[in-house]
Amino acid sequence: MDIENLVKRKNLKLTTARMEILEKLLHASRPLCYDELKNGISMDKATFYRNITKFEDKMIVNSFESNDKKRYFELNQPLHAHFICVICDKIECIKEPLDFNLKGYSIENIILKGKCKKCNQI
Amino acid sequence: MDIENLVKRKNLKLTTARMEILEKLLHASRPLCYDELKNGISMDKATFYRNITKFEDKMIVNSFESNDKKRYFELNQPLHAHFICVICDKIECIKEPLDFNLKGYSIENIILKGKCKKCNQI
DNA sequence: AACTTTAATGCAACTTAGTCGCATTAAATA
DNA sequence: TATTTAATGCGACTAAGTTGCATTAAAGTT
Ligand SMILES: [Mn+2]
Ligand SMILES: [Mn+2]
Ligand SMILES: [Zn+2]
Ligand SMILES: [Zn+2]
Repeated sequence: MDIENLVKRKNLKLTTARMEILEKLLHASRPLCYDELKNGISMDKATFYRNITKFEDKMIVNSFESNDKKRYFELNQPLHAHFICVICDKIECIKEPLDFNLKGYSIENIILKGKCKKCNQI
Repeated sequence: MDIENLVKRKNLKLTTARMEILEKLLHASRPLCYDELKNGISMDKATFYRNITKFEDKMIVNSFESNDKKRYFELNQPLHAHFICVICDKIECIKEPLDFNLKGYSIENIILKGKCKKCNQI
């Protein structure tokens, strides 16, 4: 995936701040929050949130809130659920397709909370 | 359901603050946040949150976070999903049983976000 | 390459849901 | 009624996220 085109196609200026955020998200295997993303990137907190909000508006990124009251971000992908463990707070992307047949609704985000495989068998 | 017994069975003191919170939740048809619950009840914010946390520990109440970054509370009930509309912010309890077979996980909370029936057809 | 326009940035101040310490009060038990 | 212990109110605090504003940098134009 080409970050440069991703940004320009949406009529956003290509800044180093934006490159840094998207580069990190591209190489992540799970959603990340500001605290995790800020390490090694240089921009101000306000800049980060303004950019991430713009990414969400332009459908480049999506997010959800976790147990710790922080927002977690990932590059937009086909809809899949996120599992948040109430014991160890780990966040997992769930690959298995879960189909809810809720007629009339359109679903954009699925969050499941509970005990993950590891914590469940303790 | 008898609130008095609900509280005493969990070895909690029966205070008017606790009665008021639980009475309101008992008569609600959807989860409520502090702002909604505080109307007509007299206790301090700190007291409210300390009580609601205790109720959660004792499995009398469960909660989740909505779009507006507030926690929403309801009396503990058989597991069911909550749908949060990203357009109108309405929160609905989903009656339809959604069964997905995520082996190994135990699921305690299901949150779906998207467009509700009404907002979806606009 | 310099010039212009416009959007992006940094900084500091702010907002707000929720938390905490501590002195006071009320519930349970004897 | 007296004693114990948990619950309450109050004010100060925390921390994620937001906003206003002056400055800077990206993209387009000459
Ligand atoms: Mn994911
Ligand atoms: Mn419900
Ligand atoms: Zn876990
Ligand atoms: Zn709606």
